[in-house]
Amino acid sequence: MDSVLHPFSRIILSWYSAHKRELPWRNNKNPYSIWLSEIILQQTRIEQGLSYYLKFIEAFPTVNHLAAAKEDHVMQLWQGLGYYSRARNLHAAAKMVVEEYKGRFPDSYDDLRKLPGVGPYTASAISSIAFNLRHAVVDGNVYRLLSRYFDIDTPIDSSAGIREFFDLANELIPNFSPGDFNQAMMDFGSLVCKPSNPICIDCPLNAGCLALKNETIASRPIKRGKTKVKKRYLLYLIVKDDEDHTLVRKRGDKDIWAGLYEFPIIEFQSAEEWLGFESTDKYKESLKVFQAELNHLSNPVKHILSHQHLHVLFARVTGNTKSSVRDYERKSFSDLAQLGMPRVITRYFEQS
DNA sequence: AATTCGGGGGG
DNA sequence: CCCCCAGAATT
Repeated sequence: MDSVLHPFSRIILSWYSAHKRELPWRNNKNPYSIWLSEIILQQTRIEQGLSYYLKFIEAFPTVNHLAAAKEDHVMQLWQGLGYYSRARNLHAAAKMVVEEYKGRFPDSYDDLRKLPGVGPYTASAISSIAFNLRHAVVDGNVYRLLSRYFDIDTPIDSSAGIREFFDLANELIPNFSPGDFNQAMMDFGSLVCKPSNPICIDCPLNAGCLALKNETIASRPIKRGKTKVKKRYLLYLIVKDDEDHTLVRKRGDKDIWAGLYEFPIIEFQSAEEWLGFESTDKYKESLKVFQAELNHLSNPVKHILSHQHLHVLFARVTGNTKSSVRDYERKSFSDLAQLGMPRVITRYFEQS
């Protein structure tokens, strides 16, 4: 059916059979574990996601376990991994698989695509690896590998580029073992055709690599990019009462850290206002609300996100948590470990 | 078509 | 300091 296998595809598959990495989700073709690994690995290195995968498989061996879990439990296990909408979508998708597909994963690209958090990449990965369907994945590795081998200068973050690389990958993918081909592309991109210092000298594709021939390796792939970063100035009030309890609140959907818990927070509009917080009305008002007084102030902390640079102060205040404040939950400090909290907060406690 | 969503690692 | 990472959803 598919005419001749492109030399590129033949070499990639051959390389993979000799060099594929042993990874826990490659032990079987269970769509649940494939799906879980793919969600965790979105924009995430394998070394960073691996321990999370193992935690989740242990806590939730099947999609039924995951669907039955409390959202706070899912968020707590996801704590520290970032892009927290993945965790909420993961949970929602598990419920959908249980309720709409009776606990059996959908086995077509289109139905997989309907699951929250499953986009073109993830639907291709699951359908090819678990169900042997011919859908090519196009992730960062594939963009880099194809843009170099074929020396393509179309920006990968343009709609023309997305289309071009999608079409190319779907021409190259064989009818047999499409899942192996997809994983081969990614392993090869991460181990050989690396972003910096690719191993061209020993690369089995070097004879046909056009970017190597044209000396454009270092400038492939082309990206328009440019992310502008916003600075934000924050103060957390860590209230502590005479029974060692505190107040936390679950963050809403419209901002960073959706679904995570945090202490009462005050945001300032400038560095000056932030550093002089003690004379601001919003700070004084908050002290009144929590019937609190300042006990200890942390050093300023800088916390870097992709699109925001956060400047954070932690104020330990002694106050009253019993007269319940709207939207806040009263917790003992030892119970905070059960909640997912932003890394900047957990790190503060680790270091103090 | 652009922006926004984390956190860590490498050069 | 920059870029990148098994991308997706929203605006």
